[in-house]
Amino acid sequence: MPTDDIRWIDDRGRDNDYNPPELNPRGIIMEAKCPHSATTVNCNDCRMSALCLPMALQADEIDRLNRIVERGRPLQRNEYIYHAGEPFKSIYAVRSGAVKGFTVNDEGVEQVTGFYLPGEIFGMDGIGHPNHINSAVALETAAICEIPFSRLEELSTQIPSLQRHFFRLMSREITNDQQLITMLSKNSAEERIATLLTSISARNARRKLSGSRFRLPMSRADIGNYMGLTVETVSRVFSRFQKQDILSVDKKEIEILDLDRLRSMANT
Amino acid sequence: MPTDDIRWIDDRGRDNDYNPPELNPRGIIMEAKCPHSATTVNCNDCRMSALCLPMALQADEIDRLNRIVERGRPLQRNEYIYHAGEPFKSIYAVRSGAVKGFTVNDEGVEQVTGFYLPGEIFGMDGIGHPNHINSAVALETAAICEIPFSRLEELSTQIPSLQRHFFRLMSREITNDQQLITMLSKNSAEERIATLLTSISARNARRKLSGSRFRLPMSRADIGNYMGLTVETVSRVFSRFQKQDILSVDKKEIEILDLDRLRSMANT
DNA sequence: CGTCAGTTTGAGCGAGCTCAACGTGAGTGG
DNA sequence: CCACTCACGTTGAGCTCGCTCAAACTGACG
Repeated sequence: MPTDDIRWIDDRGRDNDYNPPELNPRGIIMEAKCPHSATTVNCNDCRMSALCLPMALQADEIDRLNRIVERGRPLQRNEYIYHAGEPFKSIYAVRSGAVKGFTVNDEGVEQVTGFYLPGEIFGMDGIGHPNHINSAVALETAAICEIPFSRLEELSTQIPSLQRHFFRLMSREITNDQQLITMLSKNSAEERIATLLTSISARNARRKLSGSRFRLPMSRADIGNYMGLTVETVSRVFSRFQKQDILSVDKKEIEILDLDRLRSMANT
Repeated sequence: MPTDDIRWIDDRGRDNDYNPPELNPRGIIMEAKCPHSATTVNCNDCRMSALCLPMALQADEIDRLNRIVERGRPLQRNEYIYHAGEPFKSIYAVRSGAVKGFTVNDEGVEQVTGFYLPGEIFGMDGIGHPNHINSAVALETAAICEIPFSRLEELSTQIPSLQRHFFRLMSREITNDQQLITMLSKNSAEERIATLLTSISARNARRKLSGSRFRLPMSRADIGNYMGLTVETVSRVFSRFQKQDILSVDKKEIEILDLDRLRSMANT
């Protein structure tokens, strides 16, 4: 089993020409290149097409997919994409920003089930059920593509490679979850954090962003929740990694100084 | 979210007429009713048809499914159904006995990913990959139906309800795994064991077997591995439950004396 | 300037782990 | 038939990692 095909590493990617959004001196995202723009984008010219559903498709098929995709306005931090209990209608793709998936149990305790970065698909939890099981919120300003599931299902029966790709996505979700299960039952706090960081690093690299310097879109609390740790433990592990010159941490800005060491801790 | 739709409780079930195998005085399973018999069974008269893939199908469709199902000889304890790394060709259904699914990581450490009882489908981990990610072994003498995936995929494009049912199965696998993840990151040893026992109880009840008296097909080590606990902790929890008159334990024979209490511990 | 959410750091505790010894029953070979 | 082995399970003693509780810090925002 390839060890780097773990939960958060989706090797759907091929090369693409994604570049970080350009900022003007005041840090405001410029209109023309805004990665959250809703109206100008379709699947054909989307920067994520090589990572997303279109990667399985031919030009004319992408066009058919494109016609069923709905693109809403950009979402702000903490806006919901869907709530648990809502009727399940669609699955979603992240075009920009970051999304957190989570469940809330009867006692109101939250469990983070995944973080989704650009080019990744989420919302598949609802497929087997009338309503969504999970909820999903934007962790930061985000552009999301909505793909009505019934129409995708229909299209799948017509485009076998889409059906196959979709089976593959769901299966990958299963094996990913199982690898998280392994981690939660066997790995130490340091191993868990190391695994999360190498994962995010690899996913960024796949989007042609830096794999060694990036901004974590989620809070320490979310990380801890996801990895089965308390906030305090997450914070302590970050501090320890910094003392050991593995990381340089400044709030959410992370620089990986020793990726090899991080990888070898993550490897289990 | 319905709290009893958890990992191991597959509510695929409708009523069926399953009864325990009849034993002659020496405990040898009688030929005519042997639940492991390979040759005499097809999907139409299989006792598990109401729990298994056929539940989504009409009579003529079951017939078409039946024609692609392969039934081998019964497997003995510890025999593999498939090994990790083998080419992925089929998914499987348990007709009788019990199966353990697990991964082995680079260091040779095993992680149990699931237990499968009669009427349940396994092997879906391989779908997105050329080779199997997990391995699967029989925990006791077991009869297994093999369903070649490429033919099932083909049949799915022709029978929409089968495609939908199959999506549903995979999605359920995802939400089930996510509930296990929640348990592993938040629940105590007692809560975990309570959850496992109520699950097996419910699954037995669905097969019209006793939900209060049953034999665990797996070892303490397997339970511990699956639940992220050591053997010693599992054993101690069983002892504690027995002292509290929640269970009566005799090796693998379990009698649940206070299902309500067990359920309330499992509820999280 | 105060407030508030998020983060960091310290001190102490406890659930579950490790290590070790012993018990039990099924299988095997003499 | 017994003696032996071996896998599996139980129980005890002590330790440790991560949790809990508490306090203080930081930066964003009104």
